[in-house]
Amino acid sequence: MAIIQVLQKQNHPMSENEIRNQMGPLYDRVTFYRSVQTMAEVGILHKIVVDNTIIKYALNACNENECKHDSHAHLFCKECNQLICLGSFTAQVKLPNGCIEEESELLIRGLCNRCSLQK
Amino acid sequence: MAIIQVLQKQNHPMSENEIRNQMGPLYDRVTFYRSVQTMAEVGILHKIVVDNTIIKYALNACNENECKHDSHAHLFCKECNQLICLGSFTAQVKLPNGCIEEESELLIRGLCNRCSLQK
DNA sequence: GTTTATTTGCAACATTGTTGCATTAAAAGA
DNA sequence: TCTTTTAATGCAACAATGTTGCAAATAAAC
Repeated sequence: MAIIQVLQKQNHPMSENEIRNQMGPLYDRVTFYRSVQTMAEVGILHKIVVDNTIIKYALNACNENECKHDSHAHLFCKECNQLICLGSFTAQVKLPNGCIEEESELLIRGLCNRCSLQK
Repeated sequence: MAIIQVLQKQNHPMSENEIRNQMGPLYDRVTFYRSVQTMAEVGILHKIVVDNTIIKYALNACNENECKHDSHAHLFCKECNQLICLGSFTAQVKLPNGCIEEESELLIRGLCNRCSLQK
């Protein structure tokens, strides 16, 4: 519950640390991992792996772009480390013969509008 | 050197474990991390993060699809855990105003041709 | 061949993620 | 409402992943 409330309040994907800082003493690491796992299975939220050290969690259908799992794009700002959901996308790639596509995700690295102005 | 040789021999992206198994007693974990980091900086190889627990390393320009960093796609087979380089791709997404794209990567999850036949 | 710089490998540590188990809280049944 | 059953919580302990310091070994420069 507390995890969902934090994510709703901030309204953008957050890392474990960011969530912990918001939760204060309520936070327990084991409970956190177990909760996000079941919530991901049930479809309440999903995990976005930017990098093996940068992992963000986002509520499904969290914003105007309908942030849900299965084939949508994210922009990761290298400057402020924020992750922005870009909604669905279309991509053109040729898969080798016989290969089957199930889901896909697109990660764009760059700068968010705030950080690009500061340069 | 040994890392490069293993990657050349297998000719597909490999995880740290897979590389270690090929290297035998030559392998040292610290040396491994330091080597892949400098080789990634110099542009000899790059790292593909499928998942926070699944990380593969691939030589740049490793196969017929010219596997190099900066904007190319990979197919991850859920069955055999192999990662296949798909080369470059084009994607259509609308970035919010002012955002700047620097690199992008597309990860497709599904089945490789061998595994899809076995179903 | 000596000096200098770089690479290596070990120990120790930090972080991330998982498992077992006893306690607590919640849901169901009487 | 009180008891029984089930599920969720939090702690300890562990495993895996990644990093840092430092001394020994190797390579490069003089």
